Amino acid sequence: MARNKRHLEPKVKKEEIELVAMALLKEKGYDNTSMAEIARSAGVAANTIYWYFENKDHVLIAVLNRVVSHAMEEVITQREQPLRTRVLKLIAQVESSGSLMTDVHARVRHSPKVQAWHDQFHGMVEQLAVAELVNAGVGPDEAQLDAKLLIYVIEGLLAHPHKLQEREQIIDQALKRIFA
Amino acid sequence: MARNKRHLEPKVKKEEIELVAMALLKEKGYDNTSMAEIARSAGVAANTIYWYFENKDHVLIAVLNRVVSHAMEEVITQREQPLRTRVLKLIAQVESSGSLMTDVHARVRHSPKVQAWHDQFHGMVEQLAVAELVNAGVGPDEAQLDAKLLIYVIEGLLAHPHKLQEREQIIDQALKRIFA
DNA sequence: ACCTGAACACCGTTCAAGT
DNA sequence: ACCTGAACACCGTTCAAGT
Repeated sequence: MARNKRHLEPKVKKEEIELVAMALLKEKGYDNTSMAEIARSAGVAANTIYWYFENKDHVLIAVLNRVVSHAMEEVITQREQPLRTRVLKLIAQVESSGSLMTDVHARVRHSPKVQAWHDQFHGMVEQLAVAELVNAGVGPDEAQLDAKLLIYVIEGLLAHPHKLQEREQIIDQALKRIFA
Repeated sequence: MARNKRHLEPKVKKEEIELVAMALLKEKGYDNTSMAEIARSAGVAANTIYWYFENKDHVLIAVLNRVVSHAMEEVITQREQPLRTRVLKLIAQVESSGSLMTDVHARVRHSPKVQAWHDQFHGMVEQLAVAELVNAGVGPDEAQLDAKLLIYVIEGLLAHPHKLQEREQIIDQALKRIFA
């Protein structure tokens, strides 16, 4: 056999795989989503994915890029909101991508590519955070350190389940301490 | 065949498995250490581990308990040191256990037992941190929140590589902001 | 009670072959 | 260029059987 199921959409196939992978990875996480499952959901043979992606981690990275660029769009939308509101919105946003961020941290040790993606992503987020803090009145040299504090607190909130109210309290406390 | 390799030490076997597993998990992480490898290093058949442990996550938990109780002993030793010194020592200590803490976060979603272990551990650490902060002069209601901030910052430092100096700067900044 | 060999289901990945 | 069936090596876990 070896029959192309769809000679119709030649380049949409990759996108389709990414979209399906994104949904599955968000919902069930990296480890609980098999390549076979992604393939089945995309309507291709399991090994077909390997024509488009080097391996499973590269699928992850493609999904991460989608998630991040979508999150960035949302962030831009919120431009005139106060910092507190934006941070909380961002957390809610990232949280909707399930355990993806935890998965990234777990895969960093297995895959240099994921490692590279993570480092670059972290750099970008830090830059944004520094700009935010400077803009809000923190001294430029302190802003660097405070940005890390804020990011780690956000990561902590993402990694551990919290009630909405608790989450707000923690963010408020962090901002209070930074801006005291 | 099915011959006991060692009828000599009947109860030390479990401890031996735990020690071997601890070394391997610290060095190579959860995912990169197979049950077969642990068994081989312990000098038993692969499935023998399942007589002592329900599954791989239970091996993890046994190892975590060893690591934590050892860390606690160290912490007690440092009783009269200033908070800053103790926090830095603690980080260095936990860091020497490799990616174990990241592994815990990754396994939390797969195993309810690991989840339970994590929650209980987090509760204990929070209690300790609150006591530390109150003792250092933070108001009791604020201490609860500040403890979380501090823990998340420490977790962030553990999850991401940092130069020693950078690490100290970040901890100093965190303590500075909390005690301002 | 303690331990084993053999097997099972599953997984990520590869390869030679098809169109 | 794009896709597949079949196979490979590996993994955690189970089971019936041995002492």
